[in-house]
Amino acid sequence: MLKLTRKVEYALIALRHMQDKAPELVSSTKEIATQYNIPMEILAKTLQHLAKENIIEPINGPHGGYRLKAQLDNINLVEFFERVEGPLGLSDCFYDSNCLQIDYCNIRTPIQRINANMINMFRGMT
Amino acid sequence: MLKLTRKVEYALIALRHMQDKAPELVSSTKEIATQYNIPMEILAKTLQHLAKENIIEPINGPHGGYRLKAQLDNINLVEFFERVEGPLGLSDCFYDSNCLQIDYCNIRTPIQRINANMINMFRGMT
DNA sequence: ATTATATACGACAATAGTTATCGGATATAA
DNA sequence: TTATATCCGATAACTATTGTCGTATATAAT
Repeated sequence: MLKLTRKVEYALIALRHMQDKAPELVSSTKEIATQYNIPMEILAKTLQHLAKENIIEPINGPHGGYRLKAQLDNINLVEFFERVEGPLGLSDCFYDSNCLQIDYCNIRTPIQRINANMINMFRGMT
Repeated sequence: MLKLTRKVEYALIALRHMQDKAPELVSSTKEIATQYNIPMEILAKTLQHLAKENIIEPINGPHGGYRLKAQLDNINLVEFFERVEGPLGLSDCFYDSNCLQIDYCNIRTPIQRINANMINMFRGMT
């Protein structure tokens, strides 16, 4: 419960890796996958996704790879999580009301409060 | 990602339900299950678990059920989550170091910081 | 004693979400 | 032309969560 997915972890690893280089240098999927022991195909998809989100920039062809495009300091954790994994929330009922309990639920309001606190906290971190 | 499990939700619903009654009154599994549309067998297990954790007290036999045993205000959310679901953390690597990345991981420390913030936040809520 | 109603609990089945693999396409530097 | 890279849909495997079943035990009421 309350775990990050590997996809998010791989994305964070890759971004941090790029951030540790000079901004114009590129990092290939293979390079990152081998260095951090990540299955290459999965990392590839994750990076493609980050590219679509305009967080990194792809360079095709030999000696290609990716480099940072966005200023990472400007992306808070809520935004990042949602761009990688979709909507964020302790319960689905905040953005999708397909729940058997919803009509009688006695914990909706309290959980919403807890949820708001969590979101706020993540929003404060980049 | 970052969702509560149903088990936790069911537990919270049940506890809240009991809290809304006079403390000496009992609530049966069936009563709660029907009122909130929860599969009875699952709720039964959840309540048995809460009883083992000394959070509620079981009353056997006809007209039996459960009633609150612990003072809920004294149980913070971290404690509660862990008593229902086991160890809490954004990554497993904080309490179980079986991870392919662990030797080269470049995000362990930052995630640990984020994790600490989250835990602290939940610890402040009852 | 018997019956009805409740909890207790292990074993197992179904489901859903996550994680990983496969096959083939396109881009480009050398 | 070749080698190396990204791109991307389809699908398979895995895992954790969620739900079911069968049976045992406790106890109040009749």
